[in-house]
Amino acid sequence: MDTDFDSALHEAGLRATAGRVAVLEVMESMAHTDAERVYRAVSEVLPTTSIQSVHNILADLTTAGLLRRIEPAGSAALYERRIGDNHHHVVCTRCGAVGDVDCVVGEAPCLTPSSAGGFTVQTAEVTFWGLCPSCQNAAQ
Amino acid sequence: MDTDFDSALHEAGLRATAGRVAVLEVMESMAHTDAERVYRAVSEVLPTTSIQSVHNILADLTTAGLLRRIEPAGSAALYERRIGDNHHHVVCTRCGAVGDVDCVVGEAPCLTPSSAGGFTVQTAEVTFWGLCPSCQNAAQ
DNA sequence: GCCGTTCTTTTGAGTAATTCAAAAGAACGG
DNA sequence: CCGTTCTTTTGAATTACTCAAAAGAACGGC
Repeated sequence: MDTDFDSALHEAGLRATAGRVAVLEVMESMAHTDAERVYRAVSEVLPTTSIQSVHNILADLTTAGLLRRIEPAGSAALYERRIGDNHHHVVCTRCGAVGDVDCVVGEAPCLTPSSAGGFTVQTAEVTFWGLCPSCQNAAQ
Repeated sequence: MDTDFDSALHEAGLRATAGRVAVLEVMESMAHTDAERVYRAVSEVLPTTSIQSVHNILADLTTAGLLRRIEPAGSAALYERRIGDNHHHVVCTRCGAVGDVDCVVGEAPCLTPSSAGGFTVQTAEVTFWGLCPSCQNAAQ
């Protein structure tokens, strides 16, 4: 079953190593995870790995386009497997939980700045801030 | 001339200390600066200060609503004096330069997620990524 | 104007997340 | 199967920031 990941890695120009396959595997079942949690999950199947290797692998997979990296204010960097669509995120201001937002109403035109001071804009990133369901309950 | 800042601080429930006034002063002439640059500017007028104090002051002024803090991915936290409007930012992917974006075309409706997975959304933050004028030149 | 309470800053240490670098080890094309 | 090249390991370093205790400054009341 590693073959899927092997070929994905090869197509991205990367060698199919045990560490990379293991990271891709655990990312299948985790959304918006930081390096530490990936490291703990990978350690169970590949005990010789280190947190530095995981950082290295996550960086390689991100630049190869196999993962996406987000950095919400106040959190460590988070990685997600869902790529290719430019979806957005909701972050809980209380606990830091992250959810996906498929799209914003109005879509593309919204993401055009009215004036960007001479910058050429390539992408737009939207982060919504609010309370996740369980923090809504905790706050009554 | 400190009186403006003094009363602003008092109205925010903070004491008007030399450090806080100096930070507000230098922030007038700097947009999107990190703690280190604020520290260097404040040091010239208040040599006894420390980077920790500057961090502390910036945090106090931010929670008091006198400054706004942004954390673009890949940069240290940046502070800006422009508050009260919810404007957005353009960040240069090459050099990290930051510009203000007054508003996005389409405005309010754009900033409503189509579905937020049970999160209650309070604010939306938009970050545009692209190249600043001088990096456009550097890349020809 | 002085005083005491309370808020701030200073000083120094500590932390988290990440990066860097050199040497050992694994992939893969030939 | 072998050698080159890419990866991981190991260990140290860095950046940006937070924490905490003691010294110092603001400001309201007298």
